[in-house]
Amino acid sequence: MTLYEELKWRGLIQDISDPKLIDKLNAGGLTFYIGTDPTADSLHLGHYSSFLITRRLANAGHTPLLLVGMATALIGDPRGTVERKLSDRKEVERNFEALKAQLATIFPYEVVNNYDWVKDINVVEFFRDYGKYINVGYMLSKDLIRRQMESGISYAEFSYMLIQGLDFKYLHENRGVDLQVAGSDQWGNITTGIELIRKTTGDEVYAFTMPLVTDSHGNKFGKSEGNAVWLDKNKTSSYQLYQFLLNSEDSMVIEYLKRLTFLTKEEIEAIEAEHKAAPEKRLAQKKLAEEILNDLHGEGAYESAVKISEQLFAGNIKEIPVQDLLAGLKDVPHFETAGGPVLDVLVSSGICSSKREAREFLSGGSLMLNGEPLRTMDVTIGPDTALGGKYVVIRRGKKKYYLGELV
RNA sequence: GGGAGAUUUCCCGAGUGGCCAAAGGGGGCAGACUGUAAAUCUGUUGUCAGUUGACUUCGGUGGUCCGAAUCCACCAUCUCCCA
Repeated sequence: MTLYEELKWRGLIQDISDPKLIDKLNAGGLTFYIGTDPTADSLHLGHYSSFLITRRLANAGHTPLLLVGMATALIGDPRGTVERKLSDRKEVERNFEALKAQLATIFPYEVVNNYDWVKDINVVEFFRDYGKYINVGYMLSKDLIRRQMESGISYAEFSYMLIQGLDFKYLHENRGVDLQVAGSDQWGNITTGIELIRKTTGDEVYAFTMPLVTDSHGNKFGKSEGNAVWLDKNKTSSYQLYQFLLNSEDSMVIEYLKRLTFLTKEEIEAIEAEHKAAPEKRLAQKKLAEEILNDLHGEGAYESAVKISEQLFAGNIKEIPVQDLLAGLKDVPHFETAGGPVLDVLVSSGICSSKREAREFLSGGSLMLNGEPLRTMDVTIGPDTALGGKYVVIRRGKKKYYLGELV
């Protein structure tokens, strides 16, 4: 299998700027870049899925550059819905440092920052060297721009694609970059760069985009309870990541294995066969979780996440020695409480958003206290109800656990 | 610069003086069924209050009125049309 064939098989090719790129990919030796904006202090699972391409291409003899774009983050990319609010400068700087450090641990390649070359461009130069080459009609025809026009788009966000095009040009001229890789939502921005380079230098550069990873409804992959699944284990614990992956849909999990792991075609096909035969065993989900947890959180993270899950889902919380329980629950959300009526504890711990909701859960039988159903509100949390006189384990719904410590 | 229109609860979107905490859909959360899956069905989704009660909310500020999301004034933002 050639590199291109493999990428295709893994579902990593959405659009390709020119068929000539196929041979170049297979030949190796390209310098390419993939970018993101520092809009948060950690990458999430969606980033992981696209940035993995750096390792795949590096293994095939290409050289990756990672662009973390402070300049673009300060402007804001059009979402196609409503205008973003401007990000705070200090925060963008902090995010940049955080992402740079995080990337170093997962994708060990050089990180570049477009602020370094964008910050000194003055307005006149900007319009003469870049603005002159991009036709407004062309910009207006981009899907995201068109959609955002309906609710209003500022000149700043409208210009975002110019900065991104400028980045490609800069990296091409100064770092020998001939290829840009990105998620399919970036297609418009990328082709702008290709145009710009062709018009200003006559050079031919390439790009391909990868489909976004989604669930079976087409929703972006990597959201759990409305929050992103972060790569930083302080933001998303091994246990949470494991739970997220274990719950992958049957109909999508094979696709995820292809995209998110380095398992070979043969290995994945073997897993697929077993998975189809007995989906309830969740072999594919477990394998997916194992691969990703070991890669992101280090060896051992998978085993410990499995152990915690087994303990919790066995449900016999009271029989587990307190020490083991604490070790097992170190990854679930914690809270401290002075004790008191359950209703108050539920709200102050953030398990329920209001007393109203707490009553709702109570009457619906959705809550478990130390492994036992909690059905009435006249329970008081205190040393008597706590395990070992100190800890309470509360479960909300089928699988959300919280550990409380009496203080 | 001039004119017309819009701004509603997480999102979309009804609501033009009391019967509005505000229709409907989406999403979220929870329950049933399952395999900690999908699909389906049910409940719930401003806050507080052990029922019917109270309080806060409909871009912002200030008015009119017994009473306003609904009327008036000014401000802000966006859309469209003319220049």
